[in-house]
Amino acid sequence: MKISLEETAKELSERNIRPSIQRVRILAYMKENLCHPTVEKIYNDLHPEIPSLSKTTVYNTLNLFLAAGLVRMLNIEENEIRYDIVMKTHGHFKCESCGEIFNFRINIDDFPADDLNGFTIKDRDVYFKGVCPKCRKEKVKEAE
Amino acid sequence: MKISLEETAKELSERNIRPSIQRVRILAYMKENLCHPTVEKIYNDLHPEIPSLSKTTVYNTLNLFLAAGLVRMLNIEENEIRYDIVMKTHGHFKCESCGEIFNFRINIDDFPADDLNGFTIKDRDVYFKGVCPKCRKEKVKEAE
DNA sequence: AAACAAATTTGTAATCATTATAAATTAATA
DNA sequence: TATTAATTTATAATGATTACAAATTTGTTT
Ligand SMILES: [Mn+2]
Ligand SMILES: [Mn+2]
Ligand SMILES: [Zn+2]
Ligand SMILES: [Zn+2]
Repeated sequence: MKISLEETAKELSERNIRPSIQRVRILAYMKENLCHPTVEKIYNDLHPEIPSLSKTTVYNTLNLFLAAGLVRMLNIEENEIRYDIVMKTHGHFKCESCGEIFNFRINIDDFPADDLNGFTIKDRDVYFKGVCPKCRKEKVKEAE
Repeated sequence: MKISLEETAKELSERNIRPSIQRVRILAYMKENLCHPTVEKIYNDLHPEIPSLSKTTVYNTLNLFLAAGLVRMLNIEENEIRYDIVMKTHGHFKCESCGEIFNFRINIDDFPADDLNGFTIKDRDVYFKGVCPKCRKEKVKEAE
């Protein structure tokens, strides 16, 4: 899906974030790529379009978006952070075989967590790990 | 709580893991310290007792325990891994103010995740973040 | 027990994601 | 236009984790 850069710039302005070329393009990129990209992937994909782009800018911008509540951080990988622009609460499943990260609907807000009476809950993350259907089928084939 | 080293050694033997001094002490440490310690903390706490201990050994041993299903990995911090010897499914709450990580009971296995039909789920992690009751009270005081 | 082989531990170096820093560039203001 | 503030950029530093090979310990065979 192609996202309007003007719309995206306006969205940033409304949040009092100055809409620089880099910020607008990174935000638009996040809206077009819902695959939970890493900083590395964002940088590699945008670098051809914005030759001057620095990886530091991608880091800075993501941290800025994070503080502004525009993106959420996924700590599902051991070594690197992924980002998600879908802010509505949902779960993430990581396939240990192909590495893909799937979204799934889950009513985590309704969860009874009686042990947390008196706690202020700001973020809820649900991470599942295992094998996706496609990889499972391939494994069955291999076993034959 | 003081954990028997003989019992711990036997437990390792039963899993075909040779019970070296380092492994036994690290496993006993995990049973005595349910605070989700990092490699750094485990090393710092055990180093006085085992002067020859290397941090590499702590890393190797935790990875060994992980593969053997003796401990679980917590990815609740952005930069470093924590370990938990309590294998029964439960949630983790991290206080953004004091950094403490609390356990809470949650029936995650019963969760309806219809989007995951056909997926093989091996691990379920639930991470909540916010402010613990103690820190919340302190903040109220500060505001006065 | 001595000799040999395998497993484990250890110290050091390498890797790699992220952050710190300061100069360079761009945008806003006077 | 001159001045100032914000942003971007390149480079260096940080820090957790892993790779590696030598040293040590443990187990097995003569
Ligand atoms: Mn998502
Ligand atoms: Mn726990
Ligand atoms: Zn897969
Ligand atoms: Zn707290």
